[in-house]
Amino acid sequence: MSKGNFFITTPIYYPSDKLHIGHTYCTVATDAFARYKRLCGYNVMFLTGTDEHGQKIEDKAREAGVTPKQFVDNIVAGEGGVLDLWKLMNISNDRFVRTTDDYHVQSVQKIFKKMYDKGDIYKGKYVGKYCKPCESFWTDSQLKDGCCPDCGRPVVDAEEEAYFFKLSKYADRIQDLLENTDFLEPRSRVNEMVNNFIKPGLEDLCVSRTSFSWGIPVDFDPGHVVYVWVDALSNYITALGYENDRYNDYEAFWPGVNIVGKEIVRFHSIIWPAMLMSIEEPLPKKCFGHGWLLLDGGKMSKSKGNVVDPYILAEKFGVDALRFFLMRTFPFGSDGNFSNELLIQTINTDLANDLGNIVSRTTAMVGKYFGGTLPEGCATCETAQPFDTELIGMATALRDNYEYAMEHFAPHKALEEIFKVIQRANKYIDENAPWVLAKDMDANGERLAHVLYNLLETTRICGILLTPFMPDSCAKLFEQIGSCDACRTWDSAAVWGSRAETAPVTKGENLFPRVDVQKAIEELEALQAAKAEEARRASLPAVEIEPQSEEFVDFDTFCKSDFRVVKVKACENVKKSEKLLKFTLDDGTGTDRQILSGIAKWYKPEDLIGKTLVAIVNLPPRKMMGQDSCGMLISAVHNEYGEEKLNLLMLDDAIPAGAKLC
RNA sequence: CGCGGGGUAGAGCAGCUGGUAGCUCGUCGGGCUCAUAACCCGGAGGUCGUAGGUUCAAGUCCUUCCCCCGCAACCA
Repeated sequence: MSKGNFFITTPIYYPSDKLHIGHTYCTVATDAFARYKRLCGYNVMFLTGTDEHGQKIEDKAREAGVTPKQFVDNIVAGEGGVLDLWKLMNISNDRFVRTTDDYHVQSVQKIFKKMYDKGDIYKGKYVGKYCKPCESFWTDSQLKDGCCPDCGRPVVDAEEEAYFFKLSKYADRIQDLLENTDFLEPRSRVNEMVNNFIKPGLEDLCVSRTSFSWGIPVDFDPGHVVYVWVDALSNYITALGYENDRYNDYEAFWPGVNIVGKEIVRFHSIIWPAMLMSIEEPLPKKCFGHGWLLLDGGKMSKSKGNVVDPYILAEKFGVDALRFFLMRTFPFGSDGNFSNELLIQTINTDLANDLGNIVSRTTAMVGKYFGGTLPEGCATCETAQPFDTELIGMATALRDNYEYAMEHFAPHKALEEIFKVIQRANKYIDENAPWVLAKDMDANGERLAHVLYNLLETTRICGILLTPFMPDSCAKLFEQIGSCDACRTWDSAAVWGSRAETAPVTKGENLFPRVDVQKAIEELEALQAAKAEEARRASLPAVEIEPQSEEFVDFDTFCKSDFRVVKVKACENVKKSEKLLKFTLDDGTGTDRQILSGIAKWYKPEDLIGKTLVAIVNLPPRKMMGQDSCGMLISAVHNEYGEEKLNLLMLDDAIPAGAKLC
């Protein structure tokens, strides 16, 4: 029954921040491949996970005032975290590995020891630049103007004891692997790797550190923790049970396929194979480096503040529409320009106008002309038309074309093939004009039934092949067109006429509603702006106060300031001024005092009448907007999330006007 | 000469091994009414960044130059 085992992975993501559309892109793609393989009849193991160690997470946790484990637990398993996102996106991973899992830690220690025992790991000195205040090591290329990229302070030369992996030992074998096999795809990445890293000579790789502690301890040398790559890359085999008792799938599933982003191709096509060579295990079947989603032609990043939030898009347009868009629009091996307009356009053109509409037209006609059930014998027709054979030919050949594209990691091409058929089907309706046939059912009923049957078959086949991309929507589609379980299979996708002639058809809800472009864009932008603002505020301190003065003021000078309690008799806005309020105050002298104060942003005049405030009364009078201001009202000021806040000092109303403060 | 990617109709993109330049949106005109104002047909619009070369034939191979973008030890 099963065609065999198939293992596919995403990278394990670094949970120092919430995941964004780029991570989603990679995971959705891998999910589509996994579902496709399952559809074909493979026993699939689909692995994803998180890479949770390292200095950055240690630092972030300290900033947040929690332990590193608490920090990653929140981002991975917390609300709106990694697990939630994959659940939302309908990701069908069979396993989720966290590098903080016990079994992974154990296995990594054994792998490290294995490499060490073999003589591939040796102790040496890690030389770099050190920033004392940050307690961080940096490489020359990481420095900004020769200073620490974090705090901007000068760095010093420093060295640290570390273990190194003899990458150079495997350089020849790696070069051969890259150049003479199809291990690494797309092919264009091969040159990049060979020219950039192998030809100049592979440097040995630092694989342990002592300058931070959030990592897997080197068990035979306390003080050292395993530094990223041995830790992270090993996940692909530890999660199968390599060197641990938690799982027992290594024999059955390794080697597999690693889907990765282009920026980490280097690690997956050089370091990872070298590690496997060192521990003498089989190399991965394939490393595919996909492109990036760009924003306005540039890369998206937290620092640019242009990160696209997958939650917003999925909630607004539907998970399947988003999944589909990501796979259909961008050639998988190259970069693509993401935009909201493009997303909506794709949904409208492909899903609403083409696919959704053809299902809608077909099911409506079956209902209208045949009460929802086509007659027996409708699958065959004695008077076959040229367009019949063309449509049937395309639909029947579709599965093989699709398979070819999928096997070459070109989901965008697979989807293109499907939509060619769907477009042909829309044309087929026009060619046959079923509404004309329906005018004389006695003469044309048989022909009409056949036309509709052909349409149902076409959509059935397309539905099967779309399932890996849009699982939920395709299930609904099958319900509407009366496609039983047996005719949703991979095998049936290549057999025209699999559908039972009299299976019931129901016109259901619109599968993919059209999106109002203008409206949606406006709403999206508002939502994204709100989220960005929220994020900006969250990154600022809740309360910020001005530092205290370090200068002393002598007592006599202080005593010269005459602070008095005043009562607000009248208060109004100053014409043409946005900031000023004009106060008429009772200062206890019997003569009204007028003060202007720039606090209109915080107070409405009518709210202040009758209040008991504090003013300094012996400041020299000053003209503001042409009016005299005699003194100054006293307020307390501070910053809240970067925004200036002001509160007038208000006293107990029992205190009489004119009372002196001292 | 650090490495890599890219410069193709108004916009956004396809075009592996060379042989009449395609797709989506937009635009103009026509058709249809089963359908989610959708669907179908047709038109206009490109000297395929530049300058050379190879070839019977180049967007597609080679070379020059110009412009944009990414990468350079942990951002998919």
